[in-house]
Amino acid sequence: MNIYDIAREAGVSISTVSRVLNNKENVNENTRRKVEEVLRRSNYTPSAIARGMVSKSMRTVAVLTVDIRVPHYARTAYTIEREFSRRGYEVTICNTGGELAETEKYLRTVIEKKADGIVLVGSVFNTLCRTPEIESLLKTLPVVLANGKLDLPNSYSVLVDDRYGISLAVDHLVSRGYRELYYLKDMDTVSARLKCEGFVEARKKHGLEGSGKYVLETSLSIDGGMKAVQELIRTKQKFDAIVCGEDITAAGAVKALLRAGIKVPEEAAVTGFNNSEYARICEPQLTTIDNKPELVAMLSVQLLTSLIEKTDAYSSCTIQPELVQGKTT
Amino acid sequence: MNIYDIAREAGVSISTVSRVLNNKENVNENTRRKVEEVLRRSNYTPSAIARGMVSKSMRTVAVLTVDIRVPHYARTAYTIEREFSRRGYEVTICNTGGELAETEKYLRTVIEKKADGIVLVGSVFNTLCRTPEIESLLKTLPVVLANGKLDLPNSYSVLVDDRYGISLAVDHLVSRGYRELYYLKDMDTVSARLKCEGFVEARKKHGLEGSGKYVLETSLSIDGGMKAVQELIRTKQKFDAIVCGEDITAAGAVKALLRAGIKVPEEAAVTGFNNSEYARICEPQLTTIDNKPELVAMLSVQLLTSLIEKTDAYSSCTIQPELVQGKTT
DNA sequence: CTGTTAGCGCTTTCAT
DNA sequence: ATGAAAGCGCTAACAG
Repeated sequence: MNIYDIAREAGVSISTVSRVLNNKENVNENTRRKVEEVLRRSNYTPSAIARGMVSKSMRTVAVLTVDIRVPHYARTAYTIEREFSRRGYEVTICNTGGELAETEKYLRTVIEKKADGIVLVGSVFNTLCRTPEIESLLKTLPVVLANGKLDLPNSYSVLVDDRYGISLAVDHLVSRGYRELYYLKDMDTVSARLKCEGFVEARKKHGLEGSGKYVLETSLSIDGGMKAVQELIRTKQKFDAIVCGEDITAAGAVKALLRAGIKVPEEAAVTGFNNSEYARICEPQLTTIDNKPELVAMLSVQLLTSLIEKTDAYSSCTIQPELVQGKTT
Repeated sequence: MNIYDIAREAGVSISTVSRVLNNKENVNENTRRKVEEVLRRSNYTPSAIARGMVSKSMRTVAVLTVDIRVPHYARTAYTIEREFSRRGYEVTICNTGGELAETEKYLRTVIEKKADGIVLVGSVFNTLCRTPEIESLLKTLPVVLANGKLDLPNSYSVLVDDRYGISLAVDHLVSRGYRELYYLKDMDTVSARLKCEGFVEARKKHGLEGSGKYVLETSLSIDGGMKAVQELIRTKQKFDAIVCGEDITAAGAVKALLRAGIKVPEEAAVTGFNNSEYARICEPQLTTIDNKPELVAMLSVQLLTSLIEKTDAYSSCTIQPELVQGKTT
């Protein structure tokens, strides 16, 4: 069933049906009613593909992310999807695993399908998008990087000040009297690096002694957090606060402390990062940093929409995280 | 830049370019090389829309779910996306919020865009898809319901035996000597109802006294779990085990018990459902039911693929959950 | 092996 | 206010 069938049935031309379909003004009321009547009883659906053929847009945007199962990405992607849906776009999800080959593959198909734009979610894309192939692909359509920066003609960014986020945690701990701070670093993305730098700087700012190795590298998991703290305990390091780059490692840290009989927050404090459900499940509930994924998503959508529809003035921007007080500090 | 440009540049017809593009056999090696050379240096991308115009498929499937932020749905959607990506399909995500109007809206656009198929993730769709409008929409394309059943010509399902899942928890608790079991029911989906029934039946099977109100309704959140247990404590009910329909409420239950000074699992046991990261963050780690979202996703994808490509024999199926022992029982 | 041509189902001028 | 016709970029049938 296509537009010709409707036209024949209603005894008009396809142009008229098209006009009715798209609510154009210049259609006689009687004709309109007649066509609408046929439309109603024939349960015809216009083909978005044929439309896209003409308009060169399928009203679809792609969200490339590392892994939608990570709550932080899920929250971001959720808000992006809902906002775009409101604006009449569909959202395609791509789990790249942070891998170059996958990213490139997804980009190619997304471009073949003439997506209207792309949101890159996660700071991995900062480093991932530096190859000539990827850059030349990205140049072909509007791109917004959620938490990252790209120096490309059509690319804009919504940044989160991760460095500042961690400094909030350090300031907070110091003001509460904690002095022996350690940092649990989990990965090697730009974001993780910035957080770590923020920790080192904030520590210095407060004139805390540089006892040497107060940054512990570990894996991004409950177990990673536990092992790092267990090692700290085993080697009898003096510490009274563990600053973590992620809530999940913080949850592991708390677990290790409690199991070792160390009271939280009396004997040792812990801070997380992301203000996730993980922070609230943790007992005691984690003090954490809210890096506002919903806000990042909203701004990304606004930015990308303005790029796609060439309306408004668009510009990149930066978001300041906030500390959320829990019971672990 | 389109297929005509390439043809002109290479001095051949568009058919030949099309043949090269689609790796057809009957092309002279020299011609092929010549065209490929032009293709390479012109960074031309074939339009998937124009292709879709002919083939009537954009190689896209839609995943309708309630909310991608819920870890269980995220895990399911993740696996679905990865598997379809491997098979050359893109995945559109739709967060319906479990609402009828949104579901219908999404279905309409998905059908307009000629999606090759749909996966419905979540048992809400069991009840949601009973309206004539939705049914007539679903009839137009292949549908797989992950954890649900629909009596429609083109709809198949991958079921999880939730009732059996909860019975595993009850059996386990009883075998460990717990006798005063309560159930925390969180919502009102088919799945939640089945779990609750499973609890009641298993309780009866073990000949536990029907002390009356041992099913507590609460909200699906940490707070919901906490409040229910706090109420139990406040009203001085005798209990030694809390069976929960979700890990998140179980985490709340554990929190409430610990805060009340009740030892877990010595004085009271708790079981969750989903085998999620929440279960592992909980301290002590939750005993929970693994309802295998990855397996559900894999089977759903296989089923839908076979429906779309009309290969293999396709059929609905049911999955048995397993108990995962933690430290709360 | 290669080229010509007819669609695919719409939107959009351009006439009338 | 309405219709005729061109064209979006491709695939596939047919002809050579």
